Amino acid sequence: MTDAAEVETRADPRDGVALADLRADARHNRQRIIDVARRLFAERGLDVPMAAIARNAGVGMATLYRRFPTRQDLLAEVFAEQFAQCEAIIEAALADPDPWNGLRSAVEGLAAMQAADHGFSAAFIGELPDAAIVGRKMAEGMQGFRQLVHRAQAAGKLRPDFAFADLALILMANGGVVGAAGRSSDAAAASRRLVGYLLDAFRTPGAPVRPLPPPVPLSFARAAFPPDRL
Amino acid sequence: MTDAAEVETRADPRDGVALADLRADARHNRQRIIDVARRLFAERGLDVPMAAIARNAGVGMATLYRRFPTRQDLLAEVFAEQFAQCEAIIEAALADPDPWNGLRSAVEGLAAMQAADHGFSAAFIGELPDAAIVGRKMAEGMQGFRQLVHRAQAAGKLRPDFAFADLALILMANGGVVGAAGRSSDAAAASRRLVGYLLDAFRTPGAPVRPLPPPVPLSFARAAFPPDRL
DNA sequence: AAGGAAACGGACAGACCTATCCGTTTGAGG
DNA sequence: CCTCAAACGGATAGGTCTGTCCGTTTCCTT
Repeated sequence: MTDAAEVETRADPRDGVALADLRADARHNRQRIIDVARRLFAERGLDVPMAAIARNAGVGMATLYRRFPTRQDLLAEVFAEQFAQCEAIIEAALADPDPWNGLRSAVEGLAAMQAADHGFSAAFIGELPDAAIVGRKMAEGMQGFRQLVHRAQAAGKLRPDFAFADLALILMANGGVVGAAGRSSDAAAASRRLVGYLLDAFRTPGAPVRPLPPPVPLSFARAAFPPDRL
Repeated sequence: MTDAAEVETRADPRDGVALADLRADARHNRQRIIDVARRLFAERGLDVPMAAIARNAGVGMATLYRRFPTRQDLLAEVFAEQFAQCEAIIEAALADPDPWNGLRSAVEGLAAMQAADHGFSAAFIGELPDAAIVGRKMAEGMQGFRQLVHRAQAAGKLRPDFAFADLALILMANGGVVGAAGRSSDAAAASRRLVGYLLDAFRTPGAPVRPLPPPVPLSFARAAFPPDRL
C-alpha cells in the first residue's frame, strides 16, 4: 500500500525523485516554470530560449535544467494537459449518438485546439512525437478516432475512401494554416474555413451540409510574419 | 541607346553594378552560388548556414556577402525562377478553354510545385513576400488567379462562396503538409491527396468528379523528422 | 607586359543559445 | 535552535550563425 501510494506521486518514471518528495520551494518553482513556459510557448513559438523561461519564472538556469534536463522534457510536461484535452474531445465525439456529427465535432475540436495554441500546434507536429508519454497518449487517441471513422462510414455519412490516416493530413494542413497565420486572431478564422472545406469534401451526399465559415483576407499571411520573427 | 542597353543589363536596380559589368570570374562565381543555394535550400530547408553555401560553391564568405548583402537577396534570386514558373502555370490555366479544368490544373500545378521544392514552399510562405521583385510577380499571378476564379464561377462549376483569398488558404494548408512530410517522397503523395479533397470541396455538383489520390500511411510525419533535424 | 581596380578567401568579432559548474542560501527534521 | 542535504542563482564554457575586415590574388585595360 505504501508502495502504491509512493508510485502514484511520480508523474513520470524518469524523474529521479517523486514530486511529493521535493522540498516545498522546489515544488513551487517547478510549477511556476511550467506555467511560464506554457505562456511563452503559446505567445512566441517553440523556440523561445530557455533563459527567457527561467528569467520570467524568476528562477536561475540551474533550477530550470535541474527539473527538466532537456528541452523536450519541459515540452512534454507543458503539453501533457493539451494532449489530455485531445483525448477528451475524441471521447466526447464517441459519445455522440450521431456518428457523422461525432466525427465532425472531433475534427473541428482538434483543429480548433491547434489554432488556439501556436506552440502546441508546432510541438504536436514537430518535436513531441518522440516523447514517450505523448506517444502513448497519441496511440490511444488514434484508436478512438479510428472508431469514429468506422462508425461514420458504416452509417453512410463519411465517404468510403476516407482513410484513417487522413487524420494526419488534416492536422498537418491545419497546422500549416495556423502556422502561417501566426498568432493573430486570423489563425482561428482561417482554420475554421479550411476545416469547413475539408468536412464538406469528406461527407457523402447523405450527410448534412453546413454553411462555410467566412473567408479570411488574403493579406493575413503578411501580417503573420512581422519583420522580427522568422 | 547606350543608355537603354546598359539599363537592360541590370537584373535588379538594387545591384550596385550591372551584371554585364562584373568581371568574368565574378559573374561565374555568382552563378555558382545561386545554383548551390538552390540545391541546398531544396535539400536542407531554408535555414542552411551561409557558410555552407559558400563552402559548397567553393567561394569565401566575403564573395557570397558581396553579391548578396542579405539572406533575403539570395533567396529572392534563387526563387525568381520558381516564381516565373508559377506565372507560367497560371497563364497555361487561363489558356484552357474549360474554366473549371483551368482552375483545377492551376491549383494542382501550384501545389505540386510546393511539394517538389521544400525550400521554395517555406520561402513562399515565410520570408519571400517581403522581397520587392517577388511582391510584384505575386501580384501579377494573383490577378491571373482572380480571373480563373471568376470564369469558373461564371460557368457554374466553382462554388459561389469560394473566395479569391482562399488561394492563400490552399497554399498554406499544402505548405503544412509538405513541410511536415519533409523531403521524403511522401510529401508529393500527401499533397496530391489534400488537393484532391479540396478540389472536391470547391466544385459544384455540375463539375466533373475525379478519383481521389491514394492515402498516405499515417506514420509519414514521424519519418519526416529524423532526430537531427528540428 | 604591367599597373591598378576588382574580386577573392579566410580569419575574426559579435550575438545567441544550450548546458554545466560551483559557491551560497534555504527549508525541514532532529 | 541547529544542522546539513537540498535547492538555488549567476557566471561561464562551448557551440552555432551572421556579417565584416584586410592582406593577397586575379582579371582587364592600355
